[in-house]
Amino acid sequence: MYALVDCNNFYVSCERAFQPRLETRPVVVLSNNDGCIVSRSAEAKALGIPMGEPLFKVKPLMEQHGVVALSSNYALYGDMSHRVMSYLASQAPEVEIYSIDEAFLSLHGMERYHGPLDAYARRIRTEVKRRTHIPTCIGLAPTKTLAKLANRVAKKDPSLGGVLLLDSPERRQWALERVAVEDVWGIGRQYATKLHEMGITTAAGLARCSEAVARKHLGGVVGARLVRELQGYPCHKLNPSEDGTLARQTIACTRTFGKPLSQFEDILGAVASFASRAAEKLRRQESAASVLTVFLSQNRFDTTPPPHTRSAQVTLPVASNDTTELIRVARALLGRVWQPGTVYVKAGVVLDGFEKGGNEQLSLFAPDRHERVERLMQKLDSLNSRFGKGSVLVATALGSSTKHAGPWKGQQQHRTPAYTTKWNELWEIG
DNA sequence: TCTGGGGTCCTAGGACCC
DNA sequence: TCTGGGGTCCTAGGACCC
Repeated sequence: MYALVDCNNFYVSCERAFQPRLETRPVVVLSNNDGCIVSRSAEAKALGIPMGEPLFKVKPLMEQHGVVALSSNYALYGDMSHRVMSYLASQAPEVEIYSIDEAFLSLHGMERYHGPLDAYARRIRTEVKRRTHIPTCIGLAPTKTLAKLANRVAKKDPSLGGVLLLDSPERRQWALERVAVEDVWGIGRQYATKLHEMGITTAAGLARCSEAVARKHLGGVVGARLVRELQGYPCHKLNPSEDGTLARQTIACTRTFGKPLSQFEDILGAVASFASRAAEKLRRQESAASVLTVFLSQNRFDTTPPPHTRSAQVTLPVASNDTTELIRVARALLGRVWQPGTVYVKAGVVLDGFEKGGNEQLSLFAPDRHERVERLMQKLDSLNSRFGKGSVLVATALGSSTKHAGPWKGQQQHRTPAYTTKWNELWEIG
């Protein structure tokens, strides 16, 4: 049996954990640059504020109802996530951290130790709430897809008390009939449209599909597995996350600029900063990257069809996680995609082709340099973790401007303090 | 005026090899 | 000159997820 634990309105719940006065008010959290709505309290949902909506479109509605808008604060959310995940990891033999606010637990055979699994899930839910103030819902089922579905039903139906266990064909059928096909895990906009045209509108209808139909219309083997999972046959194994962290196969740092830019030096400031942050993430998971991509985008809302994003990629002879080297390579790639006189709104650095470990191979050729780089990077990471992200930056990452803030940096007008992670922003009690 | 930032997996097609 | 069946690796693009 799998359990899917999903935090309700996670970012809003994190903010509420430190600001009880938000508890009774409609609250939303905004994306980078305060651009879009990325998390909503139940009250905000009830007002009809859609997920992902640009702020400027719903601003009048929000002002009318006194909705509190907060800039996103990922240091806080990451730390709260870690607390939730650490507790969950202590409650099941295997945990897969699926996203910042969701985890799959493997509970196979756990009845022996904990009794009925729905009661156990209720205890977990209560304890997460007590420890972190984060509300959750839990779905339990024989497959991951059904656990997701059970979670969704639990979230929508308050009478279930936040937990739903699907342990019989009757309960499974009951749940399948209550979920619209577009709300099934793995059914997005394209597939939903196609299924509706075929007259399939519920999860139950999808579960009755033949394998051939699933293969033909839902992306081949992916669709076939999806339908099997709805029928109760597991096709997706749990991928345990070791020591509470998730090792990525790709690391990207991309950002829309605070304002459109065209000068090479300005954009280089952004790209160098992204490369630097990507390298930090890389070292945190003890990887080195052998493929680096830099891309530049023009405004996709300006013309139809949208202008192309130009990218350049290089495969390094030796995988690296050295900030200075990755910045050097990123700069060269930027030179290949940047065109004078073009206005850009967004850039990104993507790392790929990971190898375990770091820079060992470098040491074969230049042992001294390797050790120096390693020590420097460790120092950099520890300073940044002590004094807050971005305290120590490699010179290029500061950009050409003499001002501390590069011209690419965006707005965060509604940001709350990093209550749990920055020394100068610690929560004051009383 | 203002429109997020991450990720995953799969498939098809081309280049190249034996 | 024509004939064949495997393979691998890489890239681009599409669909999905939170």
